[in-house]
Amino acid sequence: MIPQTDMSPASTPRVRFAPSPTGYLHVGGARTALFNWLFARHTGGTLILRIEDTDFERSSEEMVEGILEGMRWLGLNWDEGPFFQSQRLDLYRQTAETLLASGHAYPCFCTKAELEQRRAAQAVSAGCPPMYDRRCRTIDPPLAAQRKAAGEPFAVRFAVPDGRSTGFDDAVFGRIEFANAEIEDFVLLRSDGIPTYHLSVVADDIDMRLTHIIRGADHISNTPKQVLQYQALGATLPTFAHVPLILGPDKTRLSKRHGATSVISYKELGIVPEAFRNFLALLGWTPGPGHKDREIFSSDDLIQLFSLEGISKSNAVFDNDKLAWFNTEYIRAYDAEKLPRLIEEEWAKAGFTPTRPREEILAAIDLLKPRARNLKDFATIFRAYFSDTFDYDPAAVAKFLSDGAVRAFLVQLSQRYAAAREFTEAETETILRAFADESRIKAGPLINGSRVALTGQAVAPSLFAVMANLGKDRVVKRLASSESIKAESSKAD
RNA sequence: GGCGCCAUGGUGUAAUUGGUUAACACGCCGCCCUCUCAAGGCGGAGAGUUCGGGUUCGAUCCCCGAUGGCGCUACCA
Repeated sequence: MIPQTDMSPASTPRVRFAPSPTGYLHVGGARTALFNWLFARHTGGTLILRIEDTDFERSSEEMVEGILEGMRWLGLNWDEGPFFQSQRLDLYRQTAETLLASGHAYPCFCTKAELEQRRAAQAVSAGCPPMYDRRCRTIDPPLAAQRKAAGEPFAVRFAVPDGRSTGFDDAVFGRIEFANAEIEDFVLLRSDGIPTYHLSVVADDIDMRLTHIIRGADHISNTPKQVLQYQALGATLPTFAHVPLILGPDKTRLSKRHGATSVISYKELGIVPEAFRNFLALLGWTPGPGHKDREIFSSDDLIQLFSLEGISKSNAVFDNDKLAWFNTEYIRAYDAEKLPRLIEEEWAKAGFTPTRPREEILAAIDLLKPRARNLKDFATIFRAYFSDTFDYDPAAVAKFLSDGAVRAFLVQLSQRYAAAREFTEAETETILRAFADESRIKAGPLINGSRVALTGQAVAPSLFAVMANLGKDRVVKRLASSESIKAESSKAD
């Protein structure tokens, strides 16, 4: 079952991302996927997507779809697959047969209940590791055959060789070794004929001719079990590269407790995929010399610079603030081509279509993007720039429009603007300041009040730039209706 | 408990693979600009490299130990 007919040059790396669909694509998995993708693209190798769904209890189709969605959002395309382990059961059974036939594995008739009982007893008696006692390993083959024939259910266990130790050279951690005495005779095939992870990974990794296994460091302890199988099967060992884990702010393993851990939830938060990718790439990896002081890397940069050597050994803490920073950097760097496309999705989700001419919309986006923290801002706090139906932030109204006199002045001001010939940034400012002088009031309150009346927000770009963008008609109309703005009401116009 | 791995400011990482005033970014603090700030500009604090021993003329870097954190310890993956 080990295909030796590899037509492709041995030098072409083949890697895989092998999530198990027992949950959504979480950030740790996403980074593993990213590293595999970067490695494949950097080396011109092949990325395979394999769904490890041999745990029928916990796997589901929605989770598979969720994982694919996350991959697509991050722009991580794969070359082969997705393959489903649930559809490759024959391969695993045959591999188990091979191991059985060569004496590297044996049938185990112990029931799950018995094992649990013994484990509990062991735990009580001493602090020794609860390992399988190998009692079925010594059953005479004829007797075993007889029991099998009698229909007694059995699992297949790997016979871990005595003596020595088993190790491997990890591309990240270096040489790692385990004493064989510490490795238990693990189950390859459950009594229902379904393989365990230990068997299916190895059978597939060999069958798919993988050259590099890039995965989370939580698999380090499993690796010797896999190395043993490669040896028993006479297969050549791939290069293992274990990637340190991502921890939450409290330095415990990232989990739901830490809030958003699903990749898709970041999309929903208005994070742009490139920012997320950039952020993830720098979590546990650094580009080589000459790029130490750089933070922003395009996908092409990352692909070009990526190497296994740059992966660090220690766990990294997920820092939301830094992700937020990457996001603002990307948003403000996007050109008038890309950003609007992303924003349109947000508008669609928010359920409205901007009515203004395209050039004005682009100009507004340009004006706003230095202040945007995420894509959603364009559909929420920036809504007044794209729609005549928008909310007034109650706090902003309370702060700058609570004074009735100011409102009255704004209405008067609207008349000045109605008479304006030009509507440039400079001209709108001249008009306002002249009006303030004549009215013997300070420009500040007028400016702040206008801002709220025009945008519904206390925070915005320079007021006159906003006016120039909004245009005369809108400015006049919104200022004129200043009197009717109510803090608690939400709609204008 | 056993086994394995890791350890540089709050966070992510650097430091010609033993010689640096230990660097950069995020965050934080302050100041400036100003019509607002979640914008921009400028500056600052913050680690003597977890701790203790070695080796060395000299250790962030090499060795040993301790401590701490994380992972694994299933007929889960």
